[in-house]
Amino acid sequence: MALVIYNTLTRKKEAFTPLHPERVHMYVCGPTVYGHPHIGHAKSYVSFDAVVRWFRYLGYRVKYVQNITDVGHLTDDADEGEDKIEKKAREERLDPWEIAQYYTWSYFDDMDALGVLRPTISPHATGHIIEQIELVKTLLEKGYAYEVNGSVYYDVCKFPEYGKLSGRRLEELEAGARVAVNPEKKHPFDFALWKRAEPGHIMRWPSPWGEGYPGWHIECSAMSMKYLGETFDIHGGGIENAFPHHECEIAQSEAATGRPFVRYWMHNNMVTVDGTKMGKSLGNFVTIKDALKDYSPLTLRFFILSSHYRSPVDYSAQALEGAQKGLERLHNSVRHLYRALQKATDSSDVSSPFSIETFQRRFEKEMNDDFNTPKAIAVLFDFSRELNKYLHQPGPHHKPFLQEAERFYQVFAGEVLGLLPEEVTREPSAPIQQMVEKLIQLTVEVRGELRRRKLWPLSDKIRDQLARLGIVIKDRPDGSSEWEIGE
RNA sequence: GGCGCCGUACCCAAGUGGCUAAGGGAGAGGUCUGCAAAACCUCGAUUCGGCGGUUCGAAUCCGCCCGGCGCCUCCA
Repeated sequence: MALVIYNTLTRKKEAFTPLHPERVHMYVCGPTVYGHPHIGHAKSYVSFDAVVRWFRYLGYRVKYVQNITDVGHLTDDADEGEDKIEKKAREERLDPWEIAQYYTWSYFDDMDALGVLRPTISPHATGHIIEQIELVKTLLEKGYAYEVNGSVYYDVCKFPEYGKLSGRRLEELEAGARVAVNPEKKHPFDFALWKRAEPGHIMRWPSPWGEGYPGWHIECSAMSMKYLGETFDIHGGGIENAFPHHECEIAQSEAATGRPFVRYWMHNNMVTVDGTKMGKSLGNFVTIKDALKDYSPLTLRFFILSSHYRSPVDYSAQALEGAQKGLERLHNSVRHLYRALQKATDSSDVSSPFSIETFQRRFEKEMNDDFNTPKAIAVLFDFSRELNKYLHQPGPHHKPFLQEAERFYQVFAGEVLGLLPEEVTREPSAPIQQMVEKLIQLTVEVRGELRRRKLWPLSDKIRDQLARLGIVIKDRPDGSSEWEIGE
């Protein structure tokens, strides 16, 4: 079954065909770097990470561009208010450049922790002022924009398709308008392409219209088209950005080039916390760094991928704890497989107990259906149950089969969903690591001897003490013991 | 006021016209076990917010109602 993607533009699932054979050009709106990333960012970028990984699994070369917004994003509506980064800079008594850099690093740190692969290009808005100015000039030349007092606005009335992505019409928007009208604008929904810098504004650049700075929407058009072409395959982002941000991107880009901008629009849904939307004013704002104090990065990632990217998800202790247990179950199964693999013989007189290919096909089918990660995860669990049953039987186990099972986990749980910890995937360990493992093994063996002599209090003490160090001992029915580093 | 989404077992969450309504957590019973943990087996919604309608057939389509949420203003 071929890959189908839900396209916000057409509001239906469509078969995916790339513009250029075997290549995918994809852009996802990146963060505005004025604060630590929160779990909403986590959902968005983990979701699109799974998308990228799936494209690569399917054999596409993916050019994945994700911007860093470090200028132009204002705090208020109607192109009024302060630049978010300059505001934060004032609060923290740093200059805006330092703020942007600091939170850019914070963002990448958190994404690395969550196993989100880096985009192939991470352009900064401030690094593309020239491209943005050029785009504004084009829009002025073509009559889609007008200049007022050193600012340039997009003239939405000149673009009849404005609203096609979000299903809105200008007349309706006007009727429900709650924004104060900026007197410089011809129409309330005209938006700023370039803003005149007021005295005291730090981030400013010379332009044909005087010193100023770019509007928020223009950066995405300028950078996406620079790196991906005037028409490209996929544009992703949070659903709340469909209007006005993505609508404005379409208006700018298509007006400037006369060509379709994006072929498939993908929007992820929101994260709520205990049932309500996250908001700084509500005091329920959970940063990724906060979440990682309570849960492992993989738990967070598993939690996110356990619901569909287009569904909203509620962050709650109960849900996260459930996710943690579920992920442990999956990891345990992988560990059991590794243990069995070490003991397995090459004897070919035993046959494969079940078809791994069946599970592979199911997994592919689910991911090909608009990246249905919850169902794909369910396939992993079904697979684990079958495998556990087989491993639970006394040996000998079929080594080629176990190797195939290992590959299944590595590819689908590991490479595609990014849910396997290093501990079960890593290459032969470093010398110091090997020594630690031998020390633990020695301790476990001593405890085994104590148990044979029925010295329970002392053997339990060793188990408890190791547990405090994060080393979990599990005794097996035959009297042997295994150990592992806890989650 | 306009646009849109959701309501599936105790919790999370797939399924969107027709095989037994996935999967995970929690729970119950069992196997194993010095205890613990893990693993394995078994059980768990005759039912999908409510009421009507369309249909041979609906959780899935339509209408109304109840409840929750998002966007329309910055937000992943």
